Amino acid sequence: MGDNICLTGHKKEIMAVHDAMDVLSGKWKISIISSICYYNGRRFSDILNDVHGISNKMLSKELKDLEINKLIKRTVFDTQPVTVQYNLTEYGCTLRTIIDNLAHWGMEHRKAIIGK
Amino acid sequence: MGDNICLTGHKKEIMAVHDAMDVLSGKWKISIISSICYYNGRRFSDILNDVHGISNKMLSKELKDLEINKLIKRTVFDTQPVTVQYNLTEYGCTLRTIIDNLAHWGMEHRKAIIGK
DNA sequence: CCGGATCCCTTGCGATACTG
DNA sequence: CAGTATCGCAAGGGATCCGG
Repeated sequence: MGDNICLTGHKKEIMAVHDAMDVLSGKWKISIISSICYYNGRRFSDILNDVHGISNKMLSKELKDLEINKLIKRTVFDTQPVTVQYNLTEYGCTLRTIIDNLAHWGMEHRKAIIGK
Repeated sequence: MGDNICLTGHKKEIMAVHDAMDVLSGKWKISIISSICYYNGRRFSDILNDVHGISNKMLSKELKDLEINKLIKRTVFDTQPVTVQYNLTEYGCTLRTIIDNLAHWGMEHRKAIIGK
């Protein structure tokens, strides 16, 4: 019974995680964000290279999603041929901590896998 | 070529993020982990309730994946009927920071959405 | 260089029903 | 309660070609 009061409290956090994942889930989104984030602005073809295995179609679609959610912004430079740059918005930058943690965890994880 | 040295540095982090997502991606995994994490041990049907929208089939499958990756452990209690509890392994607990960050970001994100 | 359009196969995943 | 089995659609996502 005391328990249930506690339960209610946790639901809130679980839902919050769920909300976050609503925007971030998808096979590629977080990798894409990390590419843009670490390079502090990045072009389409560069991201295509950074994110191993992604197709241009998927990249195009995921970038659009992220733009709609105001996490990144798209800037077109009128060169010949056109170049396009993607940057994190201020809002997108608030993900930095999460990205860093994931990168850190990913490195440790890799060690754990190899070491075993 | 000078470029590439710089690139290499960032590639490492991007790959690390990718490695992390290898284990964590999927529509439900992170939500499941957060449920188990916040309750410090959780049963099948409880997770089914916590994670809004998941089906028993998917939950079963995702739990199996997480177990294979040593992030959670499964304990069967020989009651009538059987009860099963899922807990984070020590290794799984290293995700705590990430979960907390996501929960925090999710709450802010919700505010941002509603506020707009 | 950036990305849209099309084709087509594969997978995710929900619904439902069933077992120990 | 804690799953497994089967069905079947819809979405995911790769390959390729094309236009600005």
